Amino acid sequence: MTTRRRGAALEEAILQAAVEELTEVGYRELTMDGVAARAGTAKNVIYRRWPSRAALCIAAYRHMLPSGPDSTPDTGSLRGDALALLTRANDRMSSPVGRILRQLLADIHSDPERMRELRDQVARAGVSHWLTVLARAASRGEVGQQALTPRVATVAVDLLRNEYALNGATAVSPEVLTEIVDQVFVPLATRPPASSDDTSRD
Amino acid sequence: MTTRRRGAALEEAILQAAVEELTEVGYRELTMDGVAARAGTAKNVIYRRWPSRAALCIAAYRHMLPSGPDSTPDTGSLRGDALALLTRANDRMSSPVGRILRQLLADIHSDPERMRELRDQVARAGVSHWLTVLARAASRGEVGQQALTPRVATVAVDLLRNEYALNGATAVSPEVLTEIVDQVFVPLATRPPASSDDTSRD
DNA sequence: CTCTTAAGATACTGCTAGTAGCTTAAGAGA
DNA sequence: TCTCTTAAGCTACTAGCAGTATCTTAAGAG
Repeated sequence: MTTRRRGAALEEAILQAAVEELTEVGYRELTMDGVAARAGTAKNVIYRRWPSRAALCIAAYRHMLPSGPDSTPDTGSLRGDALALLTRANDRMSSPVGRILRQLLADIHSDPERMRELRDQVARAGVSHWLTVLARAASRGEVGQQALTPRVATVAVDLLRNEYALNGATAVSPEVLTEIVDQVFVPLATRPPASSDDTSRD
Repeated sequence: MTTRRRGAALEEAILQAAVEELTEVGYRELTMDGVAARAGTAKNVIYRRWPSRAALCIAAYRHMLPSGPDSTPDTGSLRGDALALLTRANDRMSSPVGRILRQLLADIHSDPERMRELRDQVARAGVSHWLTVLARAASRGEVGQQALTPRVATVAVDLLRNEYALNGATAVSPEVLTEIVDQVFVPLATRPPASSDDTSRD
């Protein structure tokens, strides 16, 4: 073995090895020895770059994320847009990337710093998309002002996330997605402004 | 040390020790040696009763559960009942018992059998209470038929659970609870039956 | 050509789950 | 009261993994 990688090339190889281990065995079963072996290097080389297994895995997770920003769907109806957005969210959460993210979130309670980083990525999972979709529907007269709150905007994704919290790894069925959209999101958004009702508070 | 416990008495002592360790250091930091030491016994005695650390902790979790069934609140208004139910759910989830349950759920992906047992306990976290409350409100004319679905009935608890999935351990504030009730649950339930709207599907 | 840096190899500590085997007390039956 | 079976208690062990330390040697800059 005469060639010896250095710097960025080596770092890239390690991250790539970590990504492969993550997708194959998951976060929990990933070992530093395993990553080192797969990358053709040694553990201490990894520890020179990342302080811990968790840190390495988070870096690898970021490394496997798709890059480009995505567009907001525009199907012409609130229901269509909502279904499109929710389906996209479901696809993400049920992908290997989503699986790994959930494992990371479940395991990183120790480190509140990293915890926050990761959580933000999930928490505002495209809130802006939902607000855009709602605003467009409002301009069409489809929805009223009461729908333009973060709570209502994210209610569908929040419920989807709850499904994953309950089910574990398995993907959520399209039926559940339409149920969430038709029984919760659309009714909430298209609810006519309350006239003789006192549901408005601070 | 002349006295030597046996059978049920010893089992009780071990479970009690495990409960204490769980509440003090949590599931993740609990060690079998720690439990054995606290119970004044040895590890293999524990392993004669439970096959693994996870099994012991689940048994201990069950052992610390409150027993009696609880009543359905009846404040006279849907909003009041919902707030009462949601506050109760929040108290449970933020209690030591809730904290431990979440740790267990996060850590037991390996064992789908035990996974299911535990999950059921969370999943239908008092659905019947919510349906009762909704039925009463319906009989008062406060809500329409569209609200009497499991999805709508559990929407508040589902959103609460989502808060915990995002935040980790910290308790959810009362403000968030009222937000969920006032912006989502009550509007959904009290939504007047759609006249020229096609949001009803199977 | 030399000198600094970091990669590579290996061996180590420390911790924990789970196992093994022996010794001895508990308690039941005679 | 004696005896015999069962299981508690004790101690030592294996195996696996995170993280550390040390030493040798290749890369690459000047």
